[in-house]
Formats: sequence, C-alpha cells, structure tokens
Amino acid sequence: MGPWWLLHVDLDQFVAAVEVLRRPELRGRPVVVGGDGDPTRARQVVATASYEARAFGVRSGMPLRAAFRRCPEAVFLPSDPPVYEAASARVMATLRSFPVRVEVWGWDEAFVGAEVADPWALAADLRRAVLDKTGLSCAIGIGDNKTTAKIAARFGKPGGIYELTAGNWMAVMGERPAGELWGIGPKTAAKLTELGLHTVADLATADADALRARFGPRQGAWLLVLARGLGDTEIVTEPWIARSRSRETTYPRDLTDREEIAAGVAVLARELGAEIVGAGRRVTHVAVKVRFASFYTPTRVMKLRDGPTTDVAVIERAALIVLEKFRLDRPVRLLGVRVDLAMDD
DNA sequence: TCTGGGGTCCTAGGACCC
DNA sequence: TCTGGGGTCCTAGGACCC
Ligand SMILES: Nc1ccn([C@H]2C[C@H](O)[C@@H](COP(=O)(O)OP(=O)(O)OP(=O)(O)O)O2)c(=O)n1
Ligand SMILES: [Mg+2]
Ligand SMILES: [Mg+2]
Repeated sequence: MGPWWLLHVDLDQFVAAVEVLRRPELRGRPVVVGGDGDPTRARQVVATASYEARAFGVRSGMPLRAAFRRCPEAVFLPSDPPVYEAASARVMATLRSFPVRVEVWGWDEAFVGAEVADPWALAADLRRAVLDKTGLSCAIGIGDNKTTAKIAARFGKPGGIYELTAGNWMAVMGERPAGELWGIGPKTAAKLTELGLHTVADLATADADALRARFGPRQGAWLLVLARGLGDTEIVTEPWIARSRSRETTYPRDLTDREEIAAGVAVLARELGAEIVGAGRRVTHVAVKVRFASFYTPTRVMKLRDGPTTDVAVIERAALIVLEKFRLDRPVRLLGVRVDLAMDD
C-alpha cells in the first residue's frame, strides 16, 4: 500500500492508431482520419492525424483540403466511430482488470486512482497491458489530482510516463503559457493577457479580486486553483449517464428550400429518436440548430409540454415546431437536432 | 483551406410568483 | 402605490474539450 495516486491514461493518435491496427501496412506512414476520407471535398475536417502526418503540420480540426495541401502523400481515411467505440471499450476493460478505480473520460482517456507505493510501476504495467491486449499505445500521467495527472500525460506523449505533482508543478509549469492549462481556451487566454497574465505563475499569483472582477466569482476562484496545480481527486467509477444526444449534418451544398430544410430536420429527429428509444432513455427537450452560410448559428429549444417522451413521432413533431422559430430566408449549411434526456430513469 | 461532429457546464435575462 | 427584493423556471448563448 501507499498514498493515493491519480493517473491519467490517454491513447496516442487514437483514431489513427485504430485505423493502423486494421491496416498494419499503414504503420509509419502519415495517416489522416476525417469526414468521408476524400481530401478533395470541402466542408470536412481532420479528426486526428498520425504523428507522421503531424510532422507536416496537420492537426485535428483542420480542413481536410488544407491537410491534403500540407501532406498530399498521406493516407486519408473516413471516420468510423463504431470501430473507435469498440476499441475504446477494450482499453477501458483492460484498465478495469487492475485493482484500481477507473473513471472513463471520453473516447480515449481515463483517470485511474490507486493506493500504491510505486505509481511508476503501476503506470508501466497499465501501459504494457493496454498495448498487449489492444495493440494501442498510450501515455500515462502520474499526478496528485486530475489537473496534474492530465497535464502530466501530455508531457508523457508519445507512449511515455511523466510525473507532475505539487513538488514539481511550478518548476515545470510556471513559465508556460496559462492557455496550456486544461479549461483555459483561446478566449480566456486572451482575457488573461489583457490583465497582463501570461504564464501559469502569473495566474497563480494573480490578485484574486482582480480575477473575480473580470471573470466572476466562480471562474475567478477556479482559475487560481487551476494555476496552482490543485484540482479534483475524486474518481467516479459509475458509468456516465449522458445528459443529451445530438445529430447534426453539414451539407455539401447549402439548403435554400424550406421543404428541404424541414425534411432534413425530420430525418435527424427520427434518427435521434430511434437511438434514444434503443437506449431506453426519455426525452425532455428538443433543440434545433441552424448554421447559415454566414456561420451565424442560432439554436432554439423547447421543453416538451406533456413531459418526457420515448415517442419518435413526438420528437419529430417537436423538432419541426422548433424549426418554425427560425427565419429561414438565408442559405443553410448545417442542421442539427439535440435532445436533452431525463436524468431520473 | 474557409471553418466536422459529439458532447458538457456555466451564465444571464425575462417571466412569473411570493 | 410608481416601488422593493428574492426564488425558480425557462431559453439563448458562450466557452471549452475530445
Ligand atoms: N478536435 C478533435 C479532437 C479529437 N477528436 C477525436 C479524434 C482523436 O483521435 C480522439 C482523441 O483526441 P486526443 O486529443 O486525445 O488526440 P489523439 O488521441 O488523436 O492524439 P494524442 O496522441 O495527442 O492524444 O478524439 C476529434 O474528433 N476532434
Ligand atoms: Mg489521445
Ligand atoms: Mg484524449
């Protein structure tokens, strides 16, 4: 036994690695996964790129055509979520086969809590087991809370182990940009810069009142905690219950016809409805999202008046009623439907 | 090179009630 | 009467992450 440690496991180049598993001849080549895999078509982006492709500057979220320009010799593959889901489940099962607490956090990562004397030995064993059982490589961060463990895994990439705790937090992170912290994105980073706060150390020693004035009481306090390398230590092992489910489509060409738009929403609503019924969940709200060609993207939502439903027809009808709230006099590039789910069943 | 799809959580303002 | 707070529900949007 020993103290409690918090580890973060994050798979390397996850969806690209899963593709390489089923096509071993791709190993060592630049691989780009995204959209339908055709890098000449617009309105598609990179889900992930193998490290070989990243060497050419290809990144998640980049338009597929931009990736093609940067790396025409890459192998472009369509995204195949069910296969990634299955691979993810094998990884999580492997982690859970150890005498540890496991909190799944998305497709390709998990927090692991364990009371051990030697967290490095545990991390090495976990890494080895995941590789042996699934063929997938991962990095593991060793920390004293979720903040440190998560960032440690980043330093471990690819395929390594790194330890970040209160002992080395400031030495390692102090001079790095505050935007590298998990939860600080571009907008928050820009606001911090306006306050003259550039590094993690700047933020960690910032005036609490100034932060609260700029960010509000909650976020202001949280930013300080984050920059000091503090964070949650609780591992929730219970399976995650989804709060919502959504389906959206960017069309290859804009829709302009009202009937066509309504038909698109109906299709999405029915697909979603079928999945919900399959999952045995009840729907409380139905939301519709419309992205116009300008990229203006309003959302409208309706709480179901007659209470939670499992009726696909009710969901579809609600989506079409919500669609009425939009002025559809401009070209539409994306339609989406989201359902919020009852949390008490 | 114009900008995917699937999620979560937080905030703010108006309605409505006391 | 010309003036209050507070609480809760509801919707819209922002921000972030994988
Ligand atoms: N904008 C993004 C980011 C990620 N993903 C998907 C594809 C990734 O493979 C997976 C995991 O995300 P990570 O951030 O963990 O990235 P990778 O696992 O691909 O690479 P890394 O080795 O850096 O973790 O999530 C996505 O579809 N779109
Ligand atoms: Mg990963
Ligand atoms: Mg990840």
